Amino acid sequence: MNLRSKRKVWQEEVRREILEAALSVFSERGYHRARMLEIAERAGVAVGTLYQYFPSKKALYETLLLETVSRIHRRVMEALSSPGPPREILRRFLEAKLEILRENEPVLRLHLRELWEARFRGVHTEKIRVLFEEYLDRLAGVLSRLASPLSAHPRFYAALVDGIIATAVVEALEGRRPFPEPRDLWEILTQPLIPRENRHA
Amino acid sequence: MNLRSKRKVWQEEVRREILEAALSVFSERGYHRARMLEIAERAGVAVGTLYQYFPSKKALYETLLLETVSRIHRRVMEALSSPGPPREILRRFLEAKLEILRENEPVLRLHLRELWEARFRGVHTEKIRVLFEEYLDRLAGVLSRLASPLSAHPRFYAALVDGIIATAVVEALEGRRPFPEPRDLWEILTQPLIPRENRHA
Amino acid sequence: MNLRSKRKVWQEEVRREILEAALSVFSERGYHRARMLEIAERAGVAVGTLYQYFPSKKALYETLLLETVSRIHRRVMEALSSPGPPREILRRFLEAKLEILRENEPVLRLHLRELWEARFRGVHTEKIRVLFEEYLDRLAGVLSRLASPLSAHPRFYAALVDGIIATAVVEALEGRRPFPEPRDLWEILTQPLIPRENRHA
Amino acid sequence: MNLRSKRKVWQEEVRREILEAALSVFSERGYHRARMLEIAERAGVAVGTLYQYFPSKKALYETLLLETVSRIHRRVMEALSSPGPPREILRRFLEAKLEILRENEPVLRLHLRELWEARFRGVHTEKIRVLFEEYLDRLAGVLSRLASPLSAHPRFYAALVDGIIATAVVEALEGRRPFPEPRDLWEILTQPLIPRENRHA
DNA sequence: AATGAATGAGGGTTCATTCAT
DNA sequence: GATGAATGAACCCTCATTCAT
Repeated sequence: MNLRSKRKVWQEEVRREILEAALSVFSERGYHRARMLEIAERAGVAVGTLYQYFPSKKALYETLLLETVSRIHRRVMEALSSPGPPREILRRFLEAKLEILRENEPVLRLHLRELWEARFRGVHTEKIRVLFEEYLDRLAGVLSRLASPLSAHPRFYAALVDGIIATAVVEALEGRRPFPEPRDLWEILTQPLIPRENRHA
Repeated sequence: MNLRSKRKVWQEEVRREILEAALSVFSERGYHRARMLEIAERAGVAVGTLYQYFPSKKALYETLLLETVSRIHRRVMEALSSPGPPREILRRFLEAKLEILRENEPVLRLHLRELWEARFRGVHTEKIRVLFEEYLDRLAGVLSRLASPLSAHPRFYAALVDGIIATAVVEALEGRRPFPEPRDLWEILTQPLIPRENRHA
Repeated sequence: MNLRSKRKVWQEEVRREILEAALSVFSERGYHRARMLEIAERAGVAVGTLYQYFPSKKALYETLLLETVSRIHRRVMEALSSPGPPREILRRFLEAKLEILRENEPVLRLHLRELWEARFRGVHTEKIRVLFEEYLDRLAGVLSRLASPLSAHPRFYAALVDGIIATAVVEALEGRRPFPEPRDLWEILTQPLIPRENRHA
Repeated sequence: MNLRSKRKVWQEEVRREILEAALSVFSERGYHRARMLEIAERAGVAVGTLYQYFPSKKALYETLLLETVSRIHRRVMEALSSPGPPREILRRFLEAKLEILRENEPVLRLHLRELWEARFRGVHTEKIRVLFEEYLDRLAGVLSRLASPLSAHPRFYAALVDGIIATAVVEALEGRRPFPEPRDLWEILTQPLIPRENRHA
């Protein structure tokens, strides 16, 4: 391997290191409380190096967010695009989403925190909103292929399904409950949250 | 009314003014992007005056949050504590929660934004967490008095119910849907999000 | 005098102090080598205070330049606009220009340094260029009322006259010569720099 | 040609390339706004290479300035040292100076910009000042061999003559006038800028 | 000798907080 | 008590210089 190639490989490694450090700092502190110096220290580089790889704090943040979200997005979209009856697809989607969220906590924290912020039209989140919309639309598509009554507002139901998943995961994040299993969430999603009146009770 | 009383009334008015201004600024910009100067301007006072009423930005924020959340909390807890069968209580709870959230948007934005943040153990939110837990516990209590199968994890189900409400409201905030009606949410909560298989299909 | 008036007076004083400090620092070091901290120290205020009065280093610089140049400009334009035969006007102009340049050295240094830079289309100098052009045009107007042969290119001659004055003053700045007297410059301007051939020599 | 010689030739070429790039960048941006990276890019080398040839930005700048100025200096001194009557020498001097300044604009811009700065005892310019003084002294020598009244302060008149040339050239640089011809400047230098009174007017 | 990624001191700017009036 | 100008710590970013390859 020649010098140029080595350098490229090395650079890719440093970039990775920086993004990881940024992930840990941003997910712990949030955007405004995160300091570039701390990211640099955790990445084991000097501040200046950060700026060799990313033109600004904002750009670093956006890149990180986009890469992280995209990774999750790809997995989830894949599951949602798989062939089969809608119920099967939904099961696979649940599995994929929970698996990738469980994989590591910083990503999860950032993901949840920022997707929520994204809904308030934050400044950093244009592209992320697009991905999020795309995901909800796809999910809505699958839901609409189910039997009624979801067909009425599939996009809305998609948002609610996502909300349920997010809530369940957050509960786990706080240590109050174990990380949700796909089968448990499936149960929750296929039963009323509030049971119907027992008619002849 | 004597001088001392008048003064007190006046002070209360200024305090109110400041909190309102703070609400509008914080809900628009979030904690870090909010500037004390802007709050002062919107309140029609000088910056120094803010510090006569609140010892710091953080304290102002916490007070605001706590007052806002408490107000919502009181209404919701009232509904949850009312007598009657659990289904009735839940209906009243839904109505109360939606009504107060609809009342004004800044409170809503702040509420959603910050309650979510609160789950990530933000620095400003110890007392709010306590209220939130209290609310979820109370809600769980009502849910547990329903027929099974909720009785298994009522606290968890309470969180999920709250998550559904929050999600629905956020969808409305973004202008994608009308503000949710209690009856619609009731429908959603009492039916499976994903309909069960048609048995003999 | 009430509080508000006192404050205004005080502010004007601080502003003056800052501009003076800025003048001394900028004239000693030039724009890029000048540090805001040093300006603040010389003005006897904190860095933050500079930003209460001027939004940025650049703005401070431009204001300083513009105020300084305007002051000189006003005096010189006044002399150039006075009534009388052109030769009288030119004498008065010479006196005014030399007097104001002699008044204090920092202004002079800044003036010369920056007017020269202005000719290279510096970034800070749009308004100054306008003043400079206005001045040269006025001077050209006076020159054109003289007997030929200046009438050919009065604007060019105006530039040359200004160049002569600037050169003479700079020589003095360097301590090589005393500050030029109006009468000496008048001599220089009304005689050839290189004497004509003695015809019958 | 052996290896060592070839290397030397190559190095000389690189050095030349760097100085040319530096000339273009410095003359466009001025010392402080010029970046080493841009010089390297224009020279077609890496930043590190600059430091193989010049120990610092300052040194590169000084070398560039000195080489550029020296080149002009040599030509002008040659003309000033040529034999003949002073008027002839001055004509040749004018021709030489204008020709070399016209040759390329970057040199000209740098020359004017920096020689002016040099007068303010800039940090980069000790050696250049020496050359400048030498040139003015030589010019003064020629002027002093003319008939009176220049003999009184020939060094001062030399500075004024140089100032006139500089002013005329700058006017051309700005595109307001064509580049001055030697004969035109000669006219200007041998006539009063402000014509004497018509005696019997 | 050439490379170019890494370095980190330095400087501009912000804004919560203070305090003299 | 109210004011708002002053403060200065904190933080982002630049870029000349270094040095391992």
